[in-house]
Amino acid sequence: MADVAERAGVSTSTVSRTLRGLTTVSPEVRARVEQAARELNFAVSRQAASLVTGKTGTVAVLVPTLNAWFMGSALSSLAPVLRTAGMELTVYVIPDLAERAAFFDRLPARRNADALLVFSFDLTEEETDRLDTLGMPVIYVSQHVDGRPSVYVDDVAGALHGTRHLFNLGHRRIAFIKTVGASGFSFSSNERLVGYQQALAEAGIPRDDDLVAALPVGDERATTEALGRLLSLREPPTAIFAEQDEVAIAVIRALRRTHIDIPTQMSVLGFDDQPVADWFDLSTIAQSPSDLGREAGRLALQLIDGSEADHKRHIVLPTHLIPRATTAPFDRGERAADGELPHA
Amino acid sequence: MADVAERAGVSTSTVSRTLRGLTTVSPEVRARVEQAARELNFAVSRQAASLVTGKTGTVAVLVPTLNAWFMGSALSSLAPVLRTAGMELTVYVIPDLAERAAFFDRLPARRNADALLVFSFDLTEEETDRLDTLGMPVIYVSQHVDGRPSVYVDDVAGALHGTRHLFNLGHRRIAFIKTVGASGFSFSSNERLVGYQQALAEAGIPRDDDLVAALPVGDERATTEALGRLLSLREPPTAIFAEQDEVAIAVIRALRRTHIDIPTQMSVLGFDDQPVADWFDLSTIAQSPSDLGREAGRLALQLIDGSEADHKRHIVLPTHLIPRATTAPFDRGERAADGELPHA
DNA sequence: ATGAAAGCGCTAACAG
DNA sequence: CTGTTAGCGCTTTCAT
Repeated sequence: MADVAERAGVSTSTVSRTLRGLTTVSPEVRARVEQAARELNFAVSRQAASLVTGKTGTVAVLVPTLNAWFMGSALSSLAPVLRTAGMELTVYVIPDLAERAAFFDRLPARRNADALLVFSFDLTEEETDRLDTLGMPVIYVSQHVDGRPSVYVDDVAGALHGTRHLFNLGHRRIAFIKTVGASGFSFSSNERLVGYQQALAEAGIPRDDDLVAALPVGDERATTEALGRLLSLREPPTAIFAEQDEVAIAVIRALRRTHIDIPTQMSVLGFDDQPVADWFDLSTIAQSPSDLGREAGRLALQLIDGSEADHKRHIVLPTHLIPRATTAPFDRGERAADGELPHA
Repeated sequence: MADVAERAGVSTSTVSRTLRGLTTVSPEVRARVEQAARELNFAVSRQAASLVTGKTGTVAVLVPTLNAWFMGSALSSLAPVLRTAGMELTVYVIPDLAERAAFFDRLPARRNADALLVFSFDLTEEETDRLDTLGMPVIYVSQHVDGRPSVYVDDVAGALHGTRHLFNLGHRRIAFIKTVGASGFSFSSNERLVGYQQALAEAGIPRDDDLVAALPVGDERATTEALGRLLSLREPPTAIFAEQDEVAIAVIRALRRTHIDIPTQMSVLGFDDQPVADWFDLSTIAQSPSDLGREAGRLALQLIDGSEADHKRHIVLPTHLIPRATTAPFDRGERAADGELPHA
């Protein structure tokens, strides 16, 4: 900066003022300084600036992985929001429990960011308490945490609507497949189960835990076994609501292998509306991680600016049922041949 | 840090030395300092440290999007490499030309990172020259740039092997679908086309530009049209090599709609081996973005450490043919009925 | 509207 | 092994 000052024939203070866009610089001087800065390829060091301002000019995000549709979409829409505000984005990827412990032990984000966005982690009370000591706004994304700013999708309502859709199609035996993950993502899964149960309750269908299966995502074998359990029940389900599109697709593939036709013999409903849902013509509950990322970014910027009013704000985003080809009316007539009464 | 020093009854220098893990601290003092630091929830400010060391402790990556299998996988494996080395990761997302221009104009990474990884961008000479002025190692990932460190997949060989596979199955009319993107990704696409052409050349098949189509990714309509063009040729292809799995899947869906059977009437080959390739039982050329990310991270760390030897290193990663259900031998017998001679 | 000077929190010699 | 001292590059009073 000293170089620029010299070249422009002014003091470093003036250079600083110019480069920060303060209005207290005469147009003539401003031009000279900008010229000099350009010629010298000068860029202000955030490090040095933040040392005195106390602001780092960066927002940190804590994510379990980047290798997932949800995270990719959310961050892709978060990034431009931050960039527009002149903020940088630093990413902490916490794939397993060891890394997680290390992060919460050291809290490396401390003093190195102006705000932290925590994505999709199912945090313990202890962990949220620890984040409270960070000395910066912490926004919880894709989960709600009481008393802290959160941005999330209304998973309960989504699952409720999905289950209603199946009910409205005539299904009475509706299975739900939830996922269990080593690290994190389980929050939404639980909420969705709640929505499913609410829908059954309002329809007056008694709860049957045999119809609820839990699976690790991406475990083909476990999917097949869970499906086997459902298909060997005394009264097997006529519809399966999978709590994630990826699981729904695994189910579809397994059913196809057994030549159980979808949707005439089994309806399948997913949750997410990833691009692949369309490719498989999968009926699903759509959520928008892009909107989530965008809103989370905006909220973060607000909190950094210190609008204390929003310190406990919860932003809840909607879901939408996308009916495609894997859900269909349940035709009770089919079973009449087996001795059951139609419409029983 | 002064607080910690006072509480531990030592100087700030000693605190600094302790926290950086230097061995020149007596165990007794070290314990006291660590205790004090823990009690005060103290974390060193990277900002202040970097001001004097000249190292920022962060690696920057420049990516066109985060919303893509390739980027997600690459960054997910890059992140732990950096974290192990105590480095942070900052991400610049450049989705369009305006952002791109802004980035190269201002080069915000300057002085705010120790190295820059440039992913998948098809850069102009001017842009690479500009990056040379950054004053930090710049590693090109998923593309090679002469004279600069690069990490990429051998796209030419991958496409060569894929095309050979189709040739070996008896296909002689092999179409290639490349993608055109507004921003970036086209580099690999071009290389893959080269591999395809090499394979044809070595097989003695004359080049036929009618068999090469170009598409924007994700444009269903364009896919259908391109397919229509191929299917209405005087001698239509018997196999289609799509330069990305996503395009291959779009082709498969379009063919299914027309009831053209895969693979008996048309073989389809993809490139990438995304998870969805397995779901569609798509034969494809596998590449590993995870390996790419990992290697790129390692190289970055080496260059930061100043092993000048590697300043022009190129790391080329292999691809593998994954034969699945969408490629099959071309049965010329089928055409005999149309008057063609078998094995003609 | 501009400049001089005083730090921000830390590390890197240099002494001891 | 530890403390003292002098900045790193910037922003921010406070003068002018």
